[in-house]
Amino acid sequence: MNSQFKKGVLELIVLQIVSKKDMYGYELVEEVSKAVEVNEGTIYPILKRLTNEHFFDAYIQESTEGPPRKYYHITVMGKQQLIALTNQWNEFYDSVNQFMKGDNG
Amino acid sequence: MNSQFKKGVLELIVLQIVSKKDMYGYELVEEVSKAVEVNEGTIYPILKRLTNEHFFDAYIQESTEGPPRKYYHITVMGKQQLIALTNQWNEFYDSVNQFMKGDNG
DNA sequence: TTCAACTACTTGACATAACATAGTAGTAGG
DNA sequence: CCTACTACTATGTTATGTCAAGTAGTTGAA
Repeated sequence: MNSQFKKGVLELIVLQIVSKKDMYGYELVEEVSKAVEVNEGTIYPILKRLTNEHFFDAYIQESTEGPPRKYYHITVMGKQQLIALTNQWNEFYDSVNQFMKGDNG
Repeated sequence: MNSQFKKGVLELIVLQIVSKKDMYGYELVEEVSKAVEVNEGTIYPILKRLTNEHFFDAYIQESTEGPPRKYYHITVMGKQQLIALTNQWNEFYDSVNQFMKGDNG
């Protein structure tokens, strides 16, 4: 898997997943990894960034299976960001596809 | 346009375009820019990289409209790389799409 | 004849984001 | 008590795109 392709897209994926359901970091790592190889050192910084930018807010919840979990919840701003990023991603993909299909020139 | 999305993908686009027809840098900047905003400082380093990795070879040709042009031609290795990268890109897109459509979980 | 505009390539400082690795800590079970 | 699993944090490295500036050849008009 070309790790460059992931740049910016993991943020979109995380926004998308959390928009459906509050999630904690470790859970997200496993969820994303189902389709896109990714490690903790990548996901946690994304969560911190999205929280700093007020796209998520976070709350701690005790767990019976280990240390407390930090759950992330999408904000109104986060939902707007998800829509904006999704549109950008779709536009980008369409542009790339023009070249791949040879529609250009 | 989210500039992070472009990471790695511009290389694929450049490979694809040059695979159709020998091109010089300035021409590529204009060609790519039709669909994906990009500047010289991005394209020229990609051309240098792809040439160093033997995916392109380059030759100089005089121009009547300005300074000499450095044309790039795709090699056999370059064609293989184009196929490999294209497959990776398609797989990546499919994975991302699973999340976007909510197929996952 | 010189100056601007366009063509064409190069370079270097900077920003961003993913990766690798390691460290800290809580819980459970042998 | 030690290991495994869960869960989060921190740090240095690498790759690649952006911005800006510099060099240089050609053309055409003042």
